[in-house]
Amino acid sequence: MNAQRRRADATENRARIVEAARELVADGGEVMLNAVAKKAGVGQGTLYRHFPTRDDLFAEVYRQDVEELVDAAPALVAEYDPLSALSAWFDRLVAYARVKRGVLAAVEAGVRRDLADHSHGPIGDAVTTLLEAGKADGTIRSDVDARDVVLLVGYLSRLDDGEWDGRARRLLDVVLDGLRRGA
Amino acid sequence: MNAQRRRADATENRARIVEAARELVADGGEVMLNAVAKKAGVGQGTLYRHFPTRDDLFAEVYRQDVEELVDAAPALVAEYDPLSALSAWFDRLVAYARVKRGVLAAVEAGVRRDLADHSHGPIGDAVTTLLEAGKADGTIRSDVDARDVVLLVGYLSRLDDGEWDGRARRLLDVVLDGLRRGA
DNA sequence: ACCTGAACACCGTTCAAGT
DNA sequence: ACCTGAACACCGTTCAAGT
Repeated sequence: MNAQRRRADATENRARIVEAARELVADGGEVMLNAVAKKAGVGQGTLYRHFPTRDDLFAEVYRQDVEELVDAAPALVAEYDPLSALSAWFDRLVAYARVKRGVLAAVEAGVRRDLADHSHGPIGDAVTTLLEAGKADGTIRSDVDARDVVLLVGYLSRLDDGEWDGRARRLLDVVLDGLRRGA
Repeated sequence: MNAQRRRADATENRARIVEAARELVADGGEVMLNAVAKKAGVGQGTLYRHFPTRDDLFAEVYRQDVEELVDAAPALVAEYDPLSALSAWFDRLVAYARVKRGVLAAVEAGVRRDLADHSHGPIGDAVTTLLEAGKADGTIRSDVDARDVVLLVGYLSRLDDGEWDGRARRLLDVVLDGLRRGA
Protein backbone atom coordinates (compact mmCIF):
# COMPACT_ATOMS: atom_id res chain seq x y z
CA MET A 1 0.00 0.00 0.00
CA ASN A 2 2.73 2.46 0.85
CA ALA A 3 5.40 3.73 -1.51
CA GLN A 4 8.17 1.50 -0.16
CA ARG A 5 6.31 -1.59 -1.26
CA ARG A 6 5.82 -0.34 -4.80
CA ARG A 7 8.25 -0.83 -7.58
CA ALA A 8 10.32 2.25 -8.29
CA ASP A 9 8.84 2.76 -11.76
CA ALA A 10 5.32 2.54 -10.38
CA THR A 11 6.07 5.21 -7.79
CA GLU A 12 7.52 7.50 -10.40
CA ASN A 13 4.67 6.94 -12.83
CA ARG A 14 2.21 7.83 -10.15
CA ALA A 15 4.01 11.07 -9.42
CA ARG A 16 4.22 11.95 -13.10
CA ILE A 17 0.51 11.33 -13.58
CA VAL A 18 -0.37 13.65 -10.72
CA GLU A 19 2.03 16.29 -11.97
CA ALA A 20 0.65 16.08 -15.52
CA ALA A 21 -2.90 16.39 -14.23
CA ARG A 22 -1.92 19.40 -12.14
CA GLU A 23 -0.45 21.14 -15.15
CA LEU A 24 -3.45 20.41 -17.34
CA VAL A 25 -5.76 21.76 -14.66
CA ALA A 26 -3.64 24.91 -14.50
CA ASP A 27 -4.03 25.36 -18.25
CA GLY A 28 -7.75 25.71 -17.71
CA GLY A 29 -10.64 24.02 -19.41
CA GLU A 30 -11.80 20.43 -19.19
CA VAL A 31 -9.19 17.82 -18.36
CA MET A 32 -9.36 14.61 -20.37
CA LEU A 33 -7.99 11.52 -18.67
CA ASN A 34 -6.31 10.21 -21.81
CA ALA A 35 -4.63 13.59 -22.18
CA VAL A 36 -3.29 13.23 -18.65
CA ALA A 37 -1.84 9.82 -19.51
CA LYS A 38 -0.31 11.14 -22.71
CA LYS A 39 1.23 14.17 -21.03
CA ALA A 40 2.57 11.97 -18.25
CA GLY A 41 4.07 9.64 -20.84
CA VAL A 42 2.26 6.55 -19.59
CA GLY A 43 -0.38 4.25 -21.01
CA GLN A 44 -4.03 4.83 -20.19
CA GLY A 45 -4.12 1.55 -18.33
CA THR A 46 -1.41 2.77 -15.98
CA LEU A 47 -3.48 5.77 -15.10
CA TYR A 48 -6.41 3.53 -14.24
CA ARG A 49 -4.21 1.24 -12.20
CA HIS A 50 -3.19 4.12 -9.97
CA PHE A 51 -6.44 6.04 -9.98
CA PRO A 52 -9.54 3.92 -10.57
CA THR A 53 -11.86 6.92 -10.62
CA ARG A 54 -11.58 10.49 -11.75
CA ASP A 55 -12.22 11.63 -8.18
CA ASP A 56 -9.31 9.57 -6.92
CA LEU A 57 -6.98 11.38 -9.29
CA PHE A 58 -8.15 14.88 -8.50
CA ALA A 59 -8.26 14.23 -4.79
CA GLU A 60 -4.54 13.49 -5.13
CA VAL A 61 -3.90 16.46 -7.42
CA TYR A 62 -5.30 18.76 -4.76
CA ARG A 63 -4.04 16.78 -1.80
CA GLN A 64 -1.69 19.52 -0.72
CA ASP A 65 -4.35 22.22 -0.97
CA VAL A 66 -6.83 20.06 0.86
CA GLU A 67 -4.18 19.30 3.46
CA GLU A 68 -3.72 23.01 4.05
CA LEU A 69 -7.44 23.42 4.50
CA VAL A 70 -7.51 20.49 6.89
CA ASP A 71 -4.55 21.73 8.89
CA ALA A 72 -6.01 25.21 9.17
CA ALA A 73 -9.10 24.08 11.04
CA PRO A 74 -7.63 23.31 14.50
CA ALA A 75 -5.49 26.45 14.39
CA LEU A 76 -8.50 28.62 13.60
CA VAL A 77 -10.55 27.04 16.36
CA ALA A 78 -7.74 27.70 18.82
CA GLU A 79 -7.40 31.33 17.83
CA TYR A 80 -10.94 32.57 17.24
CA ASP A 81 -14.45 32.04 18.49
CA PRO A 82 -16.19 29.17 16.69
CA LEU A 83 -18.28 31.22 14.27
CA SER A 84 -15.34 33.41 13.31
CA ALA A 85 -13.21 30.30 12.85
CA LEU A 86 -15.79 28.75 10.55
CA SER A 87 -16.14 32.00 8.65
CA ALA A 88 -12.36 32.27 8.25
CA TRP A 89 -12.23 28.67 7.04
CA PHE A 90 -14.95 29.46 4.51
CA ASP A 91 -12.80 32.35 3.31
CA ARG A 92 -9.98 29.97 2.59
CA LEU A 93 -12.31 27.54 0.89
CA VAL A 94 -13.59 30.27 -1.44
CA ALA A 95 -10.07 31.38 -2.22
CA TYR A 96 -9.06 27.86 -3.20
CA ALA A 97 -12.28 27.20 -5.06
CA ARG A 98 -11.88 30.38 -7.06
CA VAL A 99 -8.34 29.83 -8.18
CA LYS A 100 -8.46 26.04 -8.37
CA ARG A 101 -11.98 25.03 -9.18
CA GLY A 102 -11.22 21.36 -8.69
CA VAL A 103 -10.39 21.72 -5.01
CA LEU A 104 -14.05 21.67 -4.11
CA ALA A 105 -14.56 18.41 -6.01
CA ALA A 106 -11.63 16.93 -4.09
CA VAL A 107 -13.15 18.05 -0.80
CA GLU A 108 -16.55 16.66 -1.75
CA ALA A 109 -15.05 13.35 -2.85
CA GLY A 110 -13.11 13.20 0.41
CA VAL A 111 -16.12 13.80 2.62
CA ARG A 112 -18.12 11.30 0.60
CA ARG A 113 -15.44 8.68 1.13
CA ASP A 114 -15.27 9.55 4.83
CA LEU A 115 -18.99 8.99 5.03
CA ALA A 116 -18.89 5.71 3.15
CA ASP A 117 -16.13 4.44 5.43
CA HIS A 118 -18.25 5.16 8.49
CA SER A 119 -15.08 6.69 9.86
CA HIS A 120 -14.04 10.30 9.59
CA GLY A 121 -11.04 10.99 7.41
CA PRO A 122 -8.97 14.19 7.54
CA ILE A 123 -11.51 16.35 5.71
CA GLY A 124 -14.48 15.17 7.68
CA ASP A 125 -12.45 15.66 10.85
CA ALA A 126 -11.54 19.23 9.95
CA VAL A 127 -15.10 20.34 9.31
CA THR A 128 -16.29 18.42 12.34
CA THR A 129 -13.71 20.21 14.49
CA LEU A 130 -15.09 23.56 13.40
CA LEU A 131 -18.68 22.51 13.98
CA GLU A 132 -18.09 20.87 17.35
CA ALA A 133 -16.43 23.98 18.73
CA GLY A 134 -19.53 25.98 17.89
CA LYS A 135 -21.89 23.35 19.20
CA ALA A 136 -19.95 23.26 22.47
CA ASP A 137 -20.41 26.95 23.17
CA GLY A 138 -23.91 27.04 21.74
CA THR A 139 -23.30 29.29 18.76
CA ILE A 140 -23.83 26.58 16.13
CA ARG A 141 -26.94 24.41 15.85
CA SER A 142 -26.45 20.89 17.12
CA ASP A 143 -28.24 19.10 14.28
CA VAL A 144 -25.69 19.58 11.48
CA ASP A 145 -22.65 17.55 10.46
CA ALA A 146 -19.68 17.81 8.10
CA ARG A 147 -21.54 16.35 5.15
CA ASP A 148 -24.29 18.95 5.56
CA VAL A 149 -21.78 21.77 5.35
CA VAL A 150 -20.06 20.33 2.29
CA LEU A 151 -23.42 19.88 0.56
CA LEU A 152 -24.41 23.47 1.26
CA VAL A 153 -21.20 25.02 0.01
CA GLY A 154 -21.39 22.86 -3.12
CA TYR A 155 -23.08 25.70 -4.99
CA LEU A 156 -19.58 27.15 -5.42
CA SER A 157 -18.90 24.59 -8.11
CA ARG A 158 -21.97 25.66 -10.06
CA LEU A 159 -21.26 29.38 -10.15
CA ASP A 160 -20.61 30.95 -13.52
CA ASP A 161 -17.37 32.87 -13.80
CA GLY A 162 -19.10 36.22 -13.78
CA GLU A 163 -20.99 35.44 -10.61
CA TRP A 164 -18.05 34.96 -8.28
CA ASP A 165 -17.68 38.50 -7.04
CA GLY A 166 -21.39 38.93 -6.50
CA ARG A 167 -22.34 35.65 -4.92
CA ALA A 168 -19.51 33.40 -3.72
CA ARG A 169 -18.71 35.07 -0.40
CA ARG A 170 -22.12 36.59 0.22
CA LEU A 171 -23.85 33.20 0.01
CA LEU A 172 -21.33 31.73 2.44
CA ASP A 173 -22.56 34.31 4.93
CA VAL A 174 -26.11 33.13 4.29
CA VAL A 175 -25.00 29.56 4.96
CA LEU A 176 -23.17 30.69 8.08
CA ASP A 177 -26.32 32.36 9.37
CA GLY A 178 -28.20 29.16 8.70
CA LEU A 179 -25.70 27.20 10.79
CA ARG A 180 -26.10 29.56 13.74
CA ARG A 181 -28.22 28.37 16.56
CA GLY A 182 -31.59 30.04 16.12
CA ALA A 183 -33.15 32.42 18.62
CA MET B 1 -42.46 30.35 -32.77
CA ASN B 2 -45.84 29.21 -31.53
CA ALA B 3 -47.52 25.92 -32.36
CA GLN B 4 -49.90 27.37 -34.96
CA ARG B 5 -47.01 28.40 -37.16
CA ARG B 6 -45.46 24.96 -37.10
CA ARG B 7 -46.23 22.19 -39.49
CA ALA B 8 -48.54 19.57 -38.06
CA ASP B 9 -45.93 16.81 -38.16
CA ALA B 10 -43.42 19.00 -36.37
CA THR B 11 -45.89 19.70 -33.58
CA GLU B 12 -46.65 16.05 -33.16
CA ASN B 13 -43.01 15.04 -33.22
CA ARG B 14 -42.26 17.53 -30.51
CA ALA B 15 -45.02 16.11 -28.34
CA ARG B 16 -43.87 12.55 -28.92
CA ILE B 17 -40.28 13.43 -28.00
CA VAL B 18 -41.39 14.98 -24.73
CA GLU B 19 -43.63 12.03 -23.96
CA ALA B 20 -40.87 9.53 -24.73
CA ALA B 21 -38.45 11.42 -22.49
CA ARG B 22 -41.00 11.51 -19.70
CA GLU B 23 -41.47 7.75 -19.88
CA LEU B 24 -37.75 7.06 -19.93
CA VAL B 25 -37.28 9.28 -16.91
CA ALA B 26 -40.03 7.36 -15.12
CA ASP B 27 -38.20 4.11 -15.85
CA GLY B 28 -35.33 5.41 -13.76
CA GLY B 29 -31.64 5.56 -14.50
CA GLU B 30 -29.77 7.76 -16.91
CA VAL B 31 -31.64 8.99 -19.97
CA MET B 32 -29.77 8.86 -23.25
CA LEU B 33 -30.83 11.37 -25.86
CA ASN B 34 -30.58 8.91 -28.73
CA ALA B 35 -32.77 6.55 -26.76
CA VAL B 36 -35.36 9.31 -26.46
CA ALA B 37 -35.31 9.82 -30.23
CA LYS B 38 -35.61 6.10 -30.85
CA LYS B 39 -38.49 5.65 -28.43
CA ALA B 40 -40.24 8.67 -29.92
CA GLY B 41 -39.78 7.20 -33.39
CA VAL B 42 -37.92 10.21 -34.77
CA GLY B 43 -34.40 10.80 -36.04
CA GLN B 44 -31.78 12.19 -33.69
CA GLY B 45 -31.61 15.32 -35.78
CA THR B 46 -35.27 15.98 -35.15
CA LEU B 47 -34.68 15.87 -31.43
CA TYR B 48 -31.91 18.45 -31.78
CA ARG B 49 -34.05 20.64 -33.95
CA HIS B 50 -36.67 20.89 -31.23
CA PHE B 51 -34.39 20.84 -28.21
CA PRO B 52 -30.90 22.17 -28.86
CA THR B 53 -29.69 21.35 -25.36
CA ARG B 54 -30.44 18.63 -22.86
CA ASP B 55 -31.71 21.25 -20.46
CA ASP B 56 -34.22 22.49 -23.03
CA LEU B 57 -35.70 19.03 -23.29
CA PHE B 58 -35.99 18.35 -19.60
CA ALA B 59 -37.31 21.80 -18.84
CA GLU B 60 -40.17 20.86 -21.17
CA VAL B 61 -40.55 17.37 -19.73
CA TYR B 62 -41.12 18.88 -16.31
CA ARG B 63 -42.92 21.98 -17.54
CA GLN B 64 -46.16 20.96 -15.91
CA ASP B 65 -44.50 20.22 -12.57
CA VAL B 66 -42.56 23.44 -12.73
CA GLU B 67 -45.74 25.27 -13.64
CA GLU B 68 -47.40 23.94 -10.52
CA LEU B 69 -44.49 25.13 -8.45
CA VAL B 70 -44.65 28.51 -10.12
CA ASP B 71 -48.40 28.84 -9.67
CA ALA B 72 -48.20 27.87 -6.01
CA ALA B 73 -46.01 30.82 -5.07
CA PRO B 74 -48.53 33.70 -5.21
CA ALA B 75 -51.18 31.58 -3.49
CA LEU B 76 -48.82 30.73 -0.65
CA VAL B 77 -47.79 34.34 -0.21
CA ALA B 78 -51.44 35.37 -0.04
CA GLU B 79 -52.29 32.78 2.56
CA TYR B 80 -49.30 32.64 4.92
CA ASP B 81 -46.68 34.91 6.36
CA PRO B 82 -43.63 35.18 4.08
CA LEU B 83 -41.34 32.76 5.92
CA SER B 84 -44.07 30.14 6.20
CA ALA B 85 -44.88 30.60 2.54
CA LEU B 86 -41.26 30.06 1.55
CA SER B 87 -41.05 27.05 3.84
CA ALA B 88 -44.20 25.56 2.33
CA TRP B 89 -42.84 26.17 -1.15
CA PHE B 90 -39.64 24.40 -0.17
CA ASP B 91 -41.76 21.46 0.99
CA ARG B 92 -43.26 21.19 -2.46
CA LEU B 93 -39.87 21.50 -4.08
CA VAL B 94 -38.51 18.63 -1.97
CA ALA B 95 -41.52 16.50 -2.80
CA TYR B 96 -41.03 17.02 -6.52
CA ALA B 97 -37.28 16.61 -6.30
CA ARG B 98 -37.63 13.35 -4.42
CA VAL B 99 -40.07 11.69 -6.78
CA LYS B 100 -38.85 13.31 -9.98
CA ARG B 101 -35.20 14.06 -9.59
CA GLY B 102 -35.07 15.97 -12.84
CA VAL B 103 -37.44 18.69 -11.72
CA LEU B 104 -34.64 20.45 -9.91
CA ALA B 105 -32.51 20.49 -13.06
CA ALA B 106 -35.46 22.01 -14.92
CA VAL B 107 -35.85 24.69 -12.27
CA GLU B 108 -32.14 25.43 -12.29
CA ALA B 109 -32.08 25.63 -16.08
CA GLY B 110 -35.10 27.93 -15.99
CA VAL B 111 -33.60 30.35 -13.48
CA ARG B 112 -30.33 30.34 -15.39
CA ARG B 113 -32.15 31.27 -18.57
CA ASP B 114 -34.10 33.93 -16.72
CA LEU B 115 -30.85 35.36 -15.51
CA ALA B 116 -29.21 35.27 -18.93
CA ASP B 117 -32.22 37.03 -20.46
CA HIS B 118 -31.90 39.86 -17.95
CA SER B 119 -35.64 39.45 -17.60
CA HIS B 120 -37.40 37.28 -15.07
CA GLY B 121 -39.25 34.31 -16.48
CA PRO B 122 -41.96 32.38 -14.63
CA ILE B 123 -39.59 30.52 -12.31
CA GLY B 124 -37.54 33.54 -11.42
CA ASP B 125 -40.76 35.45 -10.81
CA ALA B 126 -42.12 32.78 -8.50
CA VAL B 127 -39.08 32.69 -6.25
CA THR B 128 -38.80 36.45 -6.38
CA THR B 129 -42.43 36.76 -5.26
CA LEU B 130 -41.67 34.66 -2.20
CA LEU B 131 -38.53 36.59 -1.39
CA GLU B 132 -40.01 40.05 -1.92
CA ALA B 133 -42.86 39.35 0.45
CA GLY B 134 -40.37 38.56 3.18
CA LYS B 135 -38.17 41.50 2.37
CA ALA B 136 -41.21 43.79 2.53
CA ASP B 137 -42.10 42.83 6.08
CA GLY B 138 -38.50 42.51 7.18
CA THR B 139 -38.36 38.79 7.86
CA ILE B 140 -36.07 37.95 4.94
CA ARG B 141 -32.69 39.55 4.34
CA SER B 142 -32.70 42.09 1.55
CA ASP B 143 -29.46 41.00 -0.12
CA VAL B 144 -30.61 37.73 -1.71
CA ASP B 145 -32.27 36.97 -5.04
CA ALA B 146 -33.91 34.06 -6.84
CA ARG B 147 -30.66 32.73 -8.24
CA ASP B 148 -29.16 32.64 -4.74
CA VAL B 149 -32.01 30.49 -3.47
CA VAL B 150 -31.80 28.09 -6.41
CA LEU B 151 -28.05 27.73 -5.93
CA LEU B 152 -28.45 26.95 -2.24
CA VAL B 153 -31.14 24.30 -2.70
CA GLY B 154 -29.07 22.71 -5.46
CA TYR B 155 -27.58 20.28 -2.94
CA LEU B 156 -30.81 18.30 -3.35
CA SER B 157 -29.57 17.02 -6.68
CA ARG B 158 -26.39 15.70 -5.11
CA LEU B 159 -27.96 13.73 -2.28
CA ASP B 160 -27.52 9.98 -2.32
CA ASP B 161 -30.71 7.98 -2.16
CA GLY B 162 -30.13 6.92 1.43
CA GLU B 163 -29.64 10.49 2.58
CA TRP B 164 -33.04 11.87 1.70
CA ASP B 165 -34.83 11.20 4.93
CA GLY B 166 -31.98 12.46 7.04
CA ARG B 167 -30.94 15.56 5.17
CA ALA B 168 -33.28 16.85 2.47
CA ARG B 169 -35.82 18.67 4.61
CA ARG B 170 -33.54 19.44 7.53
CA LEU B 171 -31.05 21.27 5.32
CA LEU B 172 -33.85 23.32 3.81
CA ASP B 173 -34.53 24.58 7.33
CA VAL B 174 -30.87 25.54 7.61
CA VAL B 175 -31.14 27.44 4.34
CA LEU B 176 -34.35 29.07 5.53
CA ASP B 177 -32.63 30.26 8.70
CA GLY B 178 -29.85 31.67 6.57
CA LEU B 179 -32.36 33.64 4.53
CA ARG B 180 -33.91 35.17 7.66
CA ARG B 181 -32.92 38.69 8.46
CA GLY B 182 -30.28 38.43 11.15
CA ALA B 183 -30.57 39.90 14.60
C1' DA C 1 -39.80 23.36 -44.00
C1' DC C 2 -38.95 19.46 -41.81
C1' DC C 3 -37.31 14.70 -41.13
C1' DT C 4 -34.10 10.70 -41.28
C1' DG C 5 -30.29 8.03 -39.62
C1' DA C 6 -25.66 6.82 -41.03
C1' DA C 7 -21.55 8.66 -39.88
C1' DC C 8 -18.59 11.26 -37.14
C1' DA C 9 -16.41 12.85 -32.92
C1' DC C 10 -15.20 12.34 -28.49
C1' DC C 11 -13.64 10.29 -24.46
C1' DG C 12 -13.74 6.92 -20.82
C1' DT C 13 -12.37 1.99 -20.08
C1' DT C 14 -10.50 -2.57 -20.94
C1' DC C 15 -7.27 -6.20 -21.92
C1' DA C 16 -3.98 -9.03 -24.63
C1' DA C 17 0.72 -8.73 -25.26
C1' DG C 18 5.07 -7.24 -23.67
C1' DT C 19 8.87 -6.15 -20.26
C1' DA D 1 4.39 -6.91 -10.83
C1' DC D 2 3.72 -3.46 -13.73
C1' DC D 3 3.27 -1.07 -18.20
C1' DT D 4 1.65 -0.18 -23.00
C1' DG D 5 -1.64 1.47 -26.30
C1' DA D 6 -4.71 -0.40 -29.77
C1' DA D 7 -9.25 -1.41 -29.61
C1' DC D 8 -13.68 -1.15 -27.80
C1' DA D 9 -17.81 1.06 -25.99
C1' DC D 10 -20.62 4.70 -25.43
C1' DC D 11 -23.15 8.63 -26.46
C1' DG D 12 -23.71 13.30 -28.00
C1' DT D 13 -23.88 15.87 -32.48
C1' DT D 14 -23.88 16.82 -37.39
C1' DC D 15 -25.25 16.86 -42.15
C1' DA D 16 -26.17 15.02 -46.85
C1' DA D 17 -30.04 13.08 -48.84
C1' DG D 18 -34.88 12.57 -48.91
C1' DT D 19 -39.91 13.92 -48.47
